[in-house]
Amino acid sequence: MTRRTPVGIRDIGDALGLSMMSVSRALRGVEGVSAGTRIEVIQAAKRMGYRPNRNARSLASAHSTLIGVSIPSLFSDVFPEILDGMRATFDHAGFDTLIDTTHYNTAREADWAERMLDWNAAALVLCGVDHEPDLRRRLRDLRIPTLEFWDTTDDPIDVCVGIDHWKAGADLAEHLLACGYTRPAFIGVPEGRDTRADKRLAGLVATYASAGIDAVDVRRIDHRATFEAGALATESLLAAEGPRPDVLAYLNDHMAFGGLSTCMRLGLSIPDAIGIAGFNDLEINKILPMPITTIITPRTRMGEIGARNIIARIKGAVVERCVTIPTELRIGHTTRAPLSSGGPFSSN
Amino acid sequence: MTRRTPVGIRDIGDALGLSMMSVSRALRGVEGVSAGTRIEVIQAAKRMGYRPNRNARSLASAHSTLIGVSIPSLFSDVFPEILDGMRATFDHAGFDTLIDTTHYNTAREADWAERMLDWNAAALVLCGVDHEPDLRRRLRDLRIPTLEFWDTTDDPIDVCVGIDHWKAGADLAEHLLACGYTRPAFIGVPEGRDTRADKRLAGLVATYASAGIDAVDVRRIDHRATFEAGALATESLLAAEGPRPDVLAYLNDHMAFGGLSTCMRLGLSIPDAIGIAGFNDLEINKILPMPITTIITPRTRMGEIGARNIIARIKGAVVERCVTIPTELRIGHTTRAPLSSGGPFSSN
DNA sequence: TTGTACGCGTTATCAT
DNA sequence: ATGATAACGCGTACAA
Repeated sequence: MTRRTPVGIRDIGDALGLSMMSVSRALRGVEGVSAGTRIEVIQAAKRMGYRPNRNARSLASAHSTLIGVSIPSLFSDVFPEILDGMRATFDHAGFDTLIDTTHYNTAREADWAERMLDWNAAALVLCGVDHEPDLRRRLRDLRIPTLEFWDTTDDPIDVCVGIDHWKAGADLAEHLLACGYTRPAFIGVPEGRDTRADKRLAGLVATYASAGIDAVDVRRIDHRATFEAGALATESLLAAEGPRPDVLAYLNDHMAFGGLSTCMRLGLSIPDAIGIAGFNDLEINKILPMPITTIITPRTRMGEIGARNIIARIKGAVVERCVTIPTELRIGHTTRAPLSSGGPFSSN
Repeated sequence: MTRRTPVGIRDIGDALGLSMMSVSRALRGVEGVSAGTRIEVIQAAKRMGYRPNRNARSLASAHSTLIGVSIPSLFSDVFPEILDGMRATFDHAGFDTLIDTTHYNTAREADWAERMLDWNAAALVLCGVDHEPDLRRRLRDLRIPTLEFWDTTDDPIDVCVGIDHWKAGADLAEHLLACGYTRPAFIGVPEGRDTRADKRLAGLVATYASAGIDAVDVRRIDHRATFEAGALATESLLAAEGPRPDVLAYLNDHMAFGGLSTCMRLGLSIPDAIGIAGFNDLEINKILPMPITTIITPRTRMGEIGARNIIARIKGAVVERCVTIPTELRIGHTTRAPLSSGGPFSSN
């Protein structure tokens, strides 16, 4: 087998009449070499085209610069944005990103995590806080730095950064109630697939329930959460028997836009006959003639904070175990103007 | 330092009274062990919770199961789809994906590629065929399996799979000419950033030129190729002095939808007063009330074919050096009906 | 500040 | 079919 590392630390040492250790120290930037030899070594390394063998490093030191990042899917705008926020920080700090897409399958996630451990990964980044119990235990026992992101919990595996999905759902419900919508529907994917969306739904249901409204029409479509999924689910919902919902809350803005298109095509008056709400405030919402009422989620910032914290953990620093970033309601044109908090007789 | 691999090949051998080599052979599934010992070893490995140390493996064998994949950006629908197509195949074959996002910076790409070599990567996957000359040379010299995707060339570093962007631009121009549009504009990002888009523009310009039309109004916006970028660029274009273009060709469907929104907001009649064309046939196009005329690109399939071929290369097989996948024009409602090929007097 | 001895966990090579 | 020995390239621990 032809080696791809023709020049190693030994060669530099030989060329300079130094021991391998001096070279190693100089190259890694650690204490224990005079400034002079360090410069000499670095120059020689450059001249000779030295490249470190990362596998050998990792084997010898039981450390590595590999960080494994697992996300459910690359098709969603939200995970790419979070990932991008992380990667900028990882790159800067010299870490490489080993990626996985789980497609919302926790067993696959667990298998992949083991592979990452086989690589001696410096840290693991997982989406959400719902994982295989075995994986949770194992990562804890191993004490490997682990970041859970997007969701939050009081008891993360190690550290976490995310938003409160239940509260986001509740906040949205509050707004819809204030707008006078009394027959809500939620359109999402099958239960258990996207547990964060399930939590938002739970927050919405609870809030409506505490206002005396127990009927939330839940529609689930077995499809990626796309524009098309939103359109299809909405068609089926509107074609169904029984009382029509007066407001449709979607799993995300893309599904919401699909639903919006369907409603407009059917000639439904928005937001009067029917309201529409999304989630995430995705980029498309900037250019829609009728911006969708949604919840703004801080995705890039979440990635940056998460990356910063997990790197601190790798270096052994103590960091805040759990960071919950607030979300914000964005009122668009797809929901009616809220009734004034002064009551229905206000002139607002 | 606490080791994360409490049980190694040696331990299994000790437990079974076998040498490390027999264990290694059994576990790797190579020849040289009796069926009986193999089963015994595999069971013992499972029972004892053996996990291979991948760095040690890679160091000893000068092979690894790491594949480095570099893409310009995660925000685009097209790269995630290609990547997803690849990953499915990689996963299945037992390869791990080390990812990079270049943000269209070839120098960063080259640096990252070196790091991948430091990891002893089994293969490199790069976007497009325009790279730092040094990187090209080096990968060739090293004979490391390399896949270039999305674009094509007669002379790839190693193997490539992609589409002919120049021809795609030309095909679109043919259609727009057939529709009777004579004052085309192209809306994209700064020249050199997205070299594939530059090639499509070149194909469009050449085709219009061969029809005697030399004026193509090119607008570039320094922004990610998003809905918003399309909207902003279109606003500025339509506000400009001089004759207004009668058809707008965009870098992709997202920018096109942004432009479409702007045109509709300004009350322009589409497709008569002004035509709109995109690129890629992205998912959003399925649900638009007015589907955008675009070019369908085979993204998932490209990823799968590319992954299959690069794995074959890793295994030493000979594969087609260059696969060019055809694209297809999708005629939407944002361009006028083409004049019949029979000429202007036809009753078509 | 510099150097020596050894180990990291596995695979290649050559023997039996 | 199985085993002994020697790398793989580097870092840790300790000595000088």
